[in-house]
Amino acid sequence: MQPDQVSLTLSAIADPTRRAILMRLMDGEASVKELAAPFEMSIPAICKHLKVLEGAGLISRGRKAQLRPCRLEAQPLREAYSWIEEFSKFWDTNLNRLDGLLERLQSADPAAKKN
Amino acid sequence: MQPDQVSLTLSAIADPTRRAILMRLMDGEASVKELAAPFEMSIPAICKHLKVLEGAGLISRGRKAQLRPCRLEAQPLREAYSWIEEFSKFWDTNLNRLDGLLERLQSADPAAKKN
DNA sequence: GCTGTATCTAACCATCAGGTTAGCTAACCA
DNA sequence: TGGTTAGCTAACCTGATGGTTAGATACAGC
Repeated sequence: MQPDQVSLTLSAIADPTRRAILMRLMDGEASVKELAAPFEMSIPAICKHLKVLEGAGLISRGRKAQLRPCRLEAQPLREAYSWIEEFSKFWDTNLNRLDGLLERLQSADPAAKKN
Repeated sequence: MQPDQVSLTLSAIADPTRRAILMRLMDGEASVKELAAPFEMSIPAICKHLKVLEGAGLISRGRKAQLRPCRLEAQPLREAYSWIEEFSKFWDTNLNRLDGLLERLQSADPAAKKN
């Protein structure tokens, strides 16, 4: 089975090279060569990363002479973002710990009160 | 080189099985057997997923008789969340397109005005 | 101590991911 | 027309990932 969009997006941005590329594209579109410059990596390797990003819909490609500039398409990130957002109530506080404790105390039989 | 925390978190949640497990753990802690129940997958396979989640710090394990219950630890998600947040200015609007256009028009030499 | 239940580890297998080099194509320029 | 530059594909290699089955371990209860 082919992966859903959220999985596609998340595994695309799970790679630090690809995250760096996306960050770079926030400053505006760039050619493959420009994107490859900061990395000690062959151009074909970068091409593969770009293909993954394009497959996830995170970039789109143009065509300008012999350049094929990349442009950021942040839209798919939105869905991934809101998936993570579900958990935001769990990280600021340790309410989950507290809830769990309360739950255990409530469901505990009297013998458990020793602890 | 070992991957950074953000990469670790993102690749952990890039898998739909592991995302489902985390969702389940929002309702409270659960045993391995309970977590495995919804999936058509062997217990060892689930154990491996749990190990990945634990490695990313997304769950912690307890010990209660022969059970080893899992508990959600959402904290690492926070960092991943704020990484994505950087891009939020790009997805609601198409300002980035507009910016790119303006930029190109401004830096264009007079000959380019034909287009 | 024996039995059943929950969990983990080991070994194995297939597929995927991320990199390489070599070689091709397409566009610009002289 | 030929050279240079940008980018891509193909073939290959290695290590990680995601699954399996079989067997080990730990604990509860009789």
